[in-house]
Amino acid sequence: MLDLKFIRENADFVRIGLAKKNDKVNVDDILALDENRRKLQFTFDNNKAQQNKVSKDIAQIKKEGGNAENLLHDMQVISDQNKELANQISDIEKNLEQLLLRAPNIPHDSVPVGKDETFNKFVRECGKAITFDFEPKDQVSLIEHNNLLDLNRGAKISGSGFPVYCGAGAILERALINFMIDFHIRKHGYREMGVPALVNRKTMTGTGQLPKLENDMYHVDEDDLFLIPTAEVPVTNLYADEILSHANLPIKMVSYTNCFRREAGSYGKDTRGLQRLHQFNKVEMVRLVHPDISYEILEEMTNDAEEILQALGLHYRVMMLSSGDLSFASAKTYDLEVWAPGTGKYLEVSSVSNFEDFQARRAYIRFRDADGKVKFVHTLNGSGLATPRTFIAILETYQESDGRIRLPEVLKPYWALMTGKSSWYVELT
RNA sequence: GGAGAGUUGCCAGAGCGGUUGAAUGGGACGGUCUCGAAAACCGUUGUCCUCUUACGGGGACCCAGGGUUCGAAUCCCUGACUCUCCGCCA
Repeated sequence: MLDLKFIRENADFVRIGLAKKNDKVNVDDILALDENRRKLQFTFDNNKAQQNKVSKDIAQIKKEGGNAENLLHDMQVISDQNKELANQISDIEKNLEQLLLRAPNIPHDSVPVGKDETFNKFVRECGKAITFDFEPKDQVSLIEHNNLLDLNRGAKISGSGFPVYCGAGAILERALINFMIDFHIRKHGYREMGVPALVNRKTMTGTGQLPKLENDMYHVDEDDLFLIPTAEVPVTNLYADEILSHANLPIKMVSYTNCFRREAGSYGKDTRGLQRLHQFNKVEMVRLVHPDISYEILEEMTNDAEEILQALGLHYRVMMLSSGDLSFASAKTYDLEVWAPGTGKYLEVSSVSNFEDFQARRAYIRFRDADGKVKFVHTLNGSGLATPRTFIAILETYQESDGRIRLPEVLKPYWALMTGKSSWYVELT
């Protein structure tokens, strides 16, 4: 959520910022409501001040056994007037809040301005595209060939987009998840959190999914709960409504969860195999940090995610999202795109974002700084990583001419432990 | 799902419908004392909104939302959450 006072004092800056994000929020509407609210509030406060004073007089008069009839009558009038004012103020505040909750974050200065992903900026790449002396297969063929998933039965029991991992495929995914979590804990010092997959409306609002994106999420009507689209939601909101000590910062958390996305309206788009799913698994990093250093931390977290891809020996590139491709709450985002040689495309496996104080204002996550002042923290998160597309990249990168898939070096210890075997191929012999 | 108890400031914990933003204790911070520390003593210890160039005012907030009243932390209603007991159950 943007700061109302900031909008009031920097209206033009906000107009320009929102325009960069292709947003149609009307700043003038917000300012008009704000102006009106303050006017009514002023009258209300003055009435209230008089009421407080006279109420004390009445108490005094009654104590002395006097008659306060005329004062009581006057106060009745003011009381009624204030009830009306309170209603008006409350209506305005509700409207104002709705407008503010629907206004996206403003892109950071360093973000390239552009209407969509074609304006994203290449930042760097690591490794280079692998070449084969045979025609590489794509994920779908490799999955079938090695019997790693049963997509048809997934569709039968739930619907398309709900994958069923089988045998070696299930173990490979589980090895991948364990590897990633362990790596972030040991190498980067994150604290693992196990969190609920269902959260309430307030929590979904805190990180910015609600009210705008309600249709993108699965909802349990009976209890008014939402299935989380990412661990970012429960993990970031863990500290909602709290005032932390600056000594507690930074808070570094990593969490592995199922993620649920309705992906409404995206049918037919990249939906083959594991590319776009309604349910998938993801390891997510979340940090709550001091506002002064959040952009340094953004670089650091991007690196944290990159190291996973490096460890897995996968070629990838880092893209900086343009203003128009930025998500609702983000001020700046790096996407990590892994090369899938069989599919012949770069696939997004991680999105690392700095939300500045946008989420902190909504979720009300604050800290007491060294100077004693209470301030909003900055929140960041990044996938580290989403498994399905990482899975695709591994299959396609480590394939051999006979369709078998070698294990990346770092997964071997996990594989050995899980299968009790020392075959370095993704297969159960 | 049924029955009951509770929700007050950083924490614990008082609080007759009328100087209660809130007793008291603890903690934290500052000061006196000390070579330093402990102890003791003194002081400080909120968030948000708003008016004002400023000094400084005013208002709201005792789980949330309604209601009663001239006036509500205190009375009434609804909801959320926590705890205890019963039932059901991985």
